[in-house]
Amino acid sequence: MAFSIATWNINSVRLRASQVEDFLRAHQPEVLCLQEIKCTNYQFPEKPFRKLGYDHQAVHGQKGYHGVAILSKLPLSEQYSHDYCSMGDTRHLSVDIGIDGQSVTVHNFYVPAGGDIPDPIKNPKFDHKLRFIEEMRHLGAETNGKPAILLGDLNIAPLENDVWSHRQMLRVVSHTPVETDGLKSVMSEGGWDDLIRAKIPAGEKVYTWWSYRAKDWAASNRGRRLDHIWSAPALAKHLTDIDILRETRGWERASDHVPVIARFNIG
DNA sequence: ATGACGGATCTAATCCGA
Repeated sequence: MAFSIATWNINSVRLRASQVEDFLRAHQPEVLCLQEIKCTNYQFPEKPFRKLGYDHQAVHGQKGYHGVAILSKLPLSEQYSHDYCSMGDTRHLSVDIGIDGQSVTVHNFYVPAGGDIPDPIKNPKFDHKLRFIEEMRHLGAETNGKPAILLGDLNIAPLENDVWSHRQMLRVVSHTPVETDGLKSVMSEGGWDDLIRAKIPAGEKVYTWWSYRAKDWAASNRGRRLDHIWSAPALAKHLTDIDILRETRGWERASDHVPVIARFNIG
């Protein structure tokens, strides 16, 4: 059975609902996880996605900022949100999905960006980010034989070739050693596989985000790999493809993040 | 300088993103 799941930081789902529709029509993932929907549950544009066959939707939003959502062609159950750091933020949403008779838990994350200064004493936002990833360590890739997928905007580029310049980014929030070590610990302690790097060798540059502030994002190409899809090894062994849709960054009024799709052939 | 844009908000200037 073919199964595909995508992640996309949409940076306002109301502003870019038509882009989401275009993406769903063209790529038809079974599941799309969105971050930074920037709206309340009531404001979420559910109808256009329903029309495209995404009848099953889980939305966890708030006014103006943050917010995560899961659109699915397959039924969803066990919808849950953990309030990381007890901040009342809408940064996590998990559901269970039946894939070929096997229940799989999907965790959709929007990890805090962490502000400008990479010092938890001087910068409370960086402290929040470090505490958030510390709290993610409890998540295992497999629970009582049930495999999981963890994806989303993790706002950390863990490897040297996940940024345009490792040397110049070492003191820049998203690529500081305390963050990259923290994320690697979440990955190893939880038993997660990095699906993007399962298909693209660590020696090759990969980005999923390009700043709005560059004059010409494509020409300067100073991106970062901030968006991730991880899974339990039991699922990772069925991974067939990773698609990173760089071209969407060139769309008119684009999000600064691009979609990432993981495709599996299960069973 | 990496680079100063782009979204939401009690529509104007402010907060936030990474």
